[in-house]
Amino acid sequence: MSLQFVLLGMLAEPASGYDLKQRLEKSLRHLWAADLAQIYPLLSRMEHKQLLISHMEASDRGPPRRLYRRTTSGQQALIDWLHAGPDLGHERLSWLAQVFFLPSVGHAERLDFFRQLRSGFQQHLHELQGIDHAWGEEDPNYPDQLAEQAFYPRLTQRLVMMKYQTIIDWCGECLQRMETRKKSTAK
Amino acid sequence: MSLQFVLLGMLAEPASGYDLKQRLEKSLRHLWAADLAQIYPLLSRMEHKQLLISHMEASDRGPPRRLYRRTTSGQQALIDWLHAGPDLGHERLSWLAQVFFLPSVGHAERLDFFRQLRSGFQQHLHELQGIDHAWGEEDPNYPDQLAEQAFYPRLTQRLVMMKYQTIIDWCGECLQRMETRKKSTAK
DNA sequence: ACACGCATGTAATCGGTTACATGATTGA
DNA sequence: TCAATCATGTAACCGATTACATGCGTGT
Repeated sequence: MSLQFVLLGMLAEPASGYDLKQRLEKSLRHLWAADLAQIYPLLSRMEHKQLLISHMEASDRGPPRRLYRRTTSGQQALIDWLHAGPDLGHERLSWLAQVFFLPSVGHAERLDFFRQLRSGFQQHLHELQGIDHAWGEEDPNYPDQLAEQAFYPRLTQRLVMMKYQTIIDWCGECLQRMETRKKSTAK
Repeated sequence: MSLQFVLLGMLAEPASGYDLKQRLEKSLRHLWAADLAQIYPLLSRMEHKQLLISHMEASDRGPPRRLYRRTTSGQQALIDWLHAGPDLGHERLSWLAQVFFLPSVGHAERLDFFRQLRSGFQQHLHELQGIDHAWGEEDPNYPDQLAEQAFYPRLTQRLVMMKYQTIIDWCGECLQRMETRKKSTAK
């Protein structure tokens, strides 16, 4: 149900489904993924519920675009969602479930598993650090004197980076503990 | 698709759907949630695919139980899943998306939002710390000399705790930054 | 002529949630 | 007798993914 609110949130400016997809890719990629095949029907259902209204507009390059904007009731729905407080829920991380059952494979494969995991998250982290650094170069007010519309996205970005770092640290810790265990059984 | 592998992983010992649900609640609750209404049909589909076989057995208390056990091909499917390496994928955290759009509500509501978030995760963390502590009391080998079947679950538990702590720290940081900003605009 | 980016959609399927239906056994 | 726990399932629905279908406009 949350994609609905994400779209409402991004519709501060009128936009087409295609636009929204691109904004998702740019600013929320590590936060909320969505495919066009999910976005288009959802936008049309939201218009039905009168959270949005649309009109067609010619494009300067390409076929005509359907531009959506929020209605007042759409704006209200967004505010209600935020007023309702944090929407917690179960996380499901396949790779963490895999760790749970890792004793089913050999020792070398287990070490490999953690090394792959760590390098995957290191790559993600570097990418995000690059974006963050670029933001800092662009804007002398970065980060604490940013306008609010840029400040809160930056906070989310920061948490994602912190979580990746936590996972990387944990992988290192796991590898170390596993090696220590290996040595002590060898004795 | 991962619930399938979680069930395969938990079927080291034969078990009924009801058993599996209870094991999930006990050991993986913060890691993988699943409802009986999802488990029962999935088990039956897995038997169709010959990953499992079942037989009915009388229960000492209650109606008869359908006990499942892994087939060799089920065992192999589990191992293949682990050999394939970490199964990463997009996380979708509604509450983090909410932070992104927090400028749509007033300052007081934003502070409230972070306080609610922090106290929610503090509660989760305390719960997990309690479990961890109880494990330590029970077993003198805890944590590093544990048997493997207990050691890896413990590693997953530890990551979840570390992540909760990261979120709690971040909430504190956000609250501080927000207050600093508020002061500097008041000047 | 062809590839690429722009642009909108539908259909099939899968994974997960909520609600409903049924019934046995045990202990207060 | 009544509630709680044990135990298995179905049906309806929602959210997300994958694959498919269509067609405009621009630059090579």
